[in-house]
Amino acid sequence: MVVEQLRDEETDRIFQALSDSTRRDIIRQSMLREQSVSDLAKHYAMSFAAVQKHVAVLERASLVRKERRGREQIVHSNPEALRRAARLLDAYEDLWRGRAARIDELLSD
Amino acid sequence: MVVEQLRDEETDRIFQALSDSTRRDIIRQSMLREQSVSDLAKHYAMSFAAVQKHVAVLERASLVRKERRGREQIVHSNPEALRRAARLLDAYEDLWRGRAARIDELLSD
DNA sequence: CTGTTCTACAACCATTTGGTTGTAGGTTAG
DNA sequence: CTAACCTACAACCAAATGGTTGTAGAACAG
Repeated sequence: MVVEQLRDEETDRIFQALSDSTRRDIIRQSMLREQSVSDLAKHYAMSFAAVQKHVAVLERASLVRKERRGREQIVHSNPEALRRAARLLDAYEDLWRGRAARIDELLSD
Repeated sequence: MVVEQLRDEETDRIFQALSDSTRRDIIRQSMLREQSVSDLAKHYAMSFAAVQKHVAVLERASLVRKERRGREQIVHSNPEALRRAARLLDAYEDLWRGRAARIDELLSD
C-alpha cells in the first residue's frame, strides 16, 4: 500500500547518536561537569580526532553544544533533546497500553 | 586516563534499532496489531527482503519477537526493551537535574 | 497434485560509520 | 617571540548499514 512515510531525521539522529556507548558516556561526562573536548578525550582509549567526531555526532543530534572559550571548546549537554527521546518512548508505551493520548506524537514521527 | 569502558551492547542495539523511521513505524504497527512480516511489508515502499531485515534488527534488539503461525511469522512487540531505553533517558535527565538516585543505571551502562 | 504464498538466506552494491594519521591555524604560557 | 596546546579538517581504511535481486523450501488453497 506504500503509506507515505513521515520521516523525522532529527529523531533518527538522536537515537543514532545514543547507539554508541562512548557517546553516551560523553553525554554523561558533560552532564557531570562541562569539559573541553581535550578533557573529554582523556577519558577514552582512542585518538583526540575520534572523540572530536563523536562530539560532532552528538552536536548534529542537538544532544550537546560547543561553546568556544579561548582556545578551548567547552561541551555543554542539552537535556531537551534527551527528554524528547524519552517522551517518544513513553508514547510508544502508552500506545501499547491502549492509551491513545499521545499517539499523535508517534504519528507525527 | 583511559577509563575502563563498560559497554552495553544490548543498549547499543536498542538505540541503533530505534534510529530508523521505518523500524520505528514497524514497532508502532506491531503494537497496534500483530501482523505477519508480509503484512508489515505492504506498508512500505521497499522490498519484502528489506522489511525482513528491519524486523531482524528489531529482533536482535529484543524490541520485537517473531512467532511462527503456519507459514506466517507473526511479529509481536516487546515493550520491556522500550521501557528500558526510556528509563535510561530518564536517568540522564535525573543526572542533569543533580538527582543522584539513578546514577547507578548510567554507571552500569 | 499444482500453483501460490510466506519466509529464509545468499550475493551484491553504494553509502555511512568509527577509527586512524597527518597537516595547519589560532591561542596561551613563559 | 617561541614553544606548547587545542582545535579543525582532510585523506584514508575496514566494517557495518540499508537497500537490491535471485534462489529455494515449507505450508496452504483449490
